[in-house]
Amino acid sequence: MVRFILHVDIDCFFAAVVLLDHPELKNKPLIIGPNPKKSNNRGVVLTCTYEARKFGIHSGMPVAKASRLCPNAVYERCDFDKIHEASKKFMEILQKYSSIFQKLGSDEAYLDITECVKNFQEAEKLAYKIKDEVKQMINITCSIGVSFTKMLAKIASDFNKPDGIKVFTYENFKDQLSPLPIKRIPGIGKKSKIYYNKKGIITIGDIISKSQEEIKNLFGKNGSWAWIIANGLSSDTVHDKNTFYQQKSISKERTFHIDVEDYGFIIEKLTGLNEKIHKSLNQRKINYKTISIKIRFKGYETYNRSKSFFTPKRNLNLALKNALELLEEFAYMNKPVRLIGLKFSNLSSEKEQIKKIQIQNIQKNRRTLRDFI
DNA sequence: TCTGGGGTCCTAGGACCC
DNA sequence: TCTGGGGTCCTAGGACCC
Repeated sequence: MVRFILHVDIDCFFAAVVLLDHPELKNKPLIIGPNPKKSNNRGVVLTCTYEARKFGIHSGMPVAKASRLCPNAVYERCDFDKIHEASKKFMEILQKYSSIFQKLGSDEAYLDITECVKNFQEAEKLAYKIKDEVKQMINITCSIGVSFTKMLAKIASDFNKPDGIKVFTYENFKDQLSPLPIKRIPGIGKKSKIYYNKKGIITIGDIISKSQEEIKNLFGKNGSWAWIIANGLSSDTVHDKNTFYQQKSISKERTFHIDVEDYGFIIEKLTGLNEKIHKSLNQRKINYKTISIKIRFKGYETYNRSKSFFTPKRNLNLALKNALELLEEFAYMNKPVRLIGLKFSNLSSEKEQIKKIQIQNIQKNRRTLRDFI
């Protein structure tokens, strides 16, 4: 079946929101993240403008490195309330164009517009209309990919960034994709890229030119997935906004400004993280079965420790007691600590739990009945 | 060079059960 | 005495995404 899917992605979202309040910074290399002079050289770039990208700066880069690449860059923190507000407006605009809408993070979304257009010309026209409305309503530019699978639409939106539109049709997509490096396939990152390159796969064209069997033998499940995307065969649908989504984990972690050796301080931080997470868990009536701590020492040496309960729990003091027990293993190492984190997983909402117990009871009754017969 | 914070998914070994 | 095969759960680590 022919499908028309859009992937809409705001250009340098956090930086764009900061520029709304600071128009004087337009056309300057702007970095959203901690100022290395004030943060003891710690922290990373959240995002940056295209002027900063010209210097080789990108999100995730340590600010210490960014400041060497571009000593004159401007650093700004972002206001998360304003980010949230802009994101909400953006999503509202998109949803006017199709009810089959899937949000991805705060600044991008998929739209299935199969019901609204007849061909790719019309789909492209609609993409321009959306882009114009976003610009008009929130004064922010976005890039849009138009294609017939979600993954192709996503690759396309990256093609003419910033403020661009790209259409991959059934006829042109292989020619368009072939010269692109394989890292452009979502899911192929730094490590996979090196592995693929070692085996002679450099471009998406190198994947397309081989059979699925060949790629699968070389790269396993991940390779098979990449092959399906590159050949335009992925069939994943745009999730309806009503689709039930169950979050898998909730976590919080903090990197200290300086490495810490005082375990009293670390316990205090862990207690704080636990309280914050439980506040949110209580509001949403979510229980957990697994609790994990994460500890990172000076030198980036990182460990996770976890334990699971038999039944779902939500108990502040019990969680803290278990977290501290998990921490004990590390307490006597006398190594400076860089980060402490706390995570709850194996989540279940109370409603679901009741349903689960009901199903179990039905099954138990059936079994009893069967044994009886 | 120095590496945030919030997530998801995958792999792999071991325990345990049938 | 030596030890199958499948399934599920737990734990730890790692890649990747925004």
